Amino acid sequence: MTQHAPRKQARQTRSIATQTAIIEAAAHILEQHGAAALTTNAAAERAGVSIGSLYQYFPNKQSIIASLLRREWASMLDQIRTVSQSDLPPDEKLHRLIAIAIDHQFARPRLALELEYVESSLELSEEMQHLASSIAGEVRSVVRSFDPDASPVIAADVVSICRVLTNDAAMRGETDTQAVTRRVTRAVLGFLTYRE
Amino acid sequence: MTQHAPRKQARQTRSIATQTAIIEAAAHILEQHGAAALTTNAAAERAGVSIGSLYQYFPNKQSIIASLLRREWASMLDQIRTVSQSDLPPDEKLHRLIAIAIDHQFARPRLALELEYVESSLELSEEMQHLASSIAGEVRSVVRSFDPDASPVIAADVVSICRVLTNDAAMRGETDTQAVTRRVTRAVLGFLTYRE
DNA sequence: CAAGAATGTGAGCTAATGCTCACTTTCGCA
DNA sequence: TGCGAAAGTGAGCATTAGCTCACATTCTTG
Repeated sequence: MTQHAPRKQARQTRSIATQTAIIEAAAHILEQHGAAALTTNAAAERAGVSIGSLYQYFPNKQSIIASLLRREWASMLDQIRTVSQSDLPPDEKLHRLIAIAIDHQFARPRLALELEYVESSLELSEEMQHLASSIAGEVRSVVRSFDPDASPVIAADVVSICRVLTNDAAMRGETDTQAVTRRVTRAVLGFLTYRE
Repeated sequence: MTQHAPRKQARQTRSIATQTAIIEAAAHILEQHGAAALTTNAAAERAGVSIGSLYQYFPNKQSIIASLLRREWASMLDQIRTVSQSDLPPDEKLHRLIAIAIDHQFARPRLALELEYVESSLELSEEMQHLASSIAGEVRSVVRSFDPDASPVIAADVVSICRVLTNDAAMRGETDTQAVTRRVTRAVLGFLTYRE
């Protein structure tokens, strides 16, 4: 039977490998050549697979990117939850959150950068929106534990501040994670503790 | 004579009007329909001009965007210089800089947003790089007048913080400029004055 | 007014890219 | 071992968008 929709489930290990190869190929292209170079044909070729196969696992290009994003977000949410649900003191929680963000960005800086760029041209599925708001919720709870008066907007601002500073550092080619951590911490704590 | 390169100079008022119309058309499309909708054909049509004419004034699509950016940056540099070269007290200078950034963003929020997005897929001409570094330089000088120990990176961070918070607010549809100004000020001053 | 310069036109070329589909190969199982 | 299902193939279609060029129109100047 000819399939017009992507196959629902990979049943043989072979097909799972193909799927993984395509996702990793997409990541590799983003990392090495940027968002403009990420075409479906390129991803298939890099994965060592035909375009036909690619479209058996992904209904369209967006869904490949979404898979990548889901992978990243899921891992972040996981780490953030661990911190958020711990009984560490609030300021230590904040520090850990910052560390998570920075580690994440510096693990594969270019990939993180391009992924963020590409994200804006993507309409998120319900599942992805749920993931995003879960992350936002956990961050909000950590920020609130630090400053009970903080509004949701403040928490969002903290995330944004964290993100740009880290992005900029990565883009500049900074490798001294310590220095970046110091600046981000200063920005976040400065923002949250500023009075008058 | 058929021109293969864009005409150097517009000599008749008619041609100047055409040029302006094209730039404003591009701005309008970015504002109303986003970066994806900004095609050269669309810009020409919206300007009430043929694509042929468009290509007599702009060698390629990038150059249209560059013109728009130059217009924005030049006006910003102008305002920033006025503040930077005044003899206001340092903290007042900082406040004015923040106000300039916010006013700029909120004058045409969507345009500013899309322009920033589109900017990343643009390699800047020498002239544009010069403009950018002039702006950076002025900001650095204001930040230094406020805190002589601030490194160039710190000044860049200030700009970035200012930018994201304002962007996010615009994207969220916030219209209360006062509230945004308050948060941005808090973030910037918090960052610059944070101790320990 | 003539003539050339300046300005304007738009059909259509080219290249890129997302994606389809008719078909082949490989796998697992009775 | 043979057969149906799963997995894989790739030429090529459809669309889109940047851009060209041979030509038409309008302006300006001596």
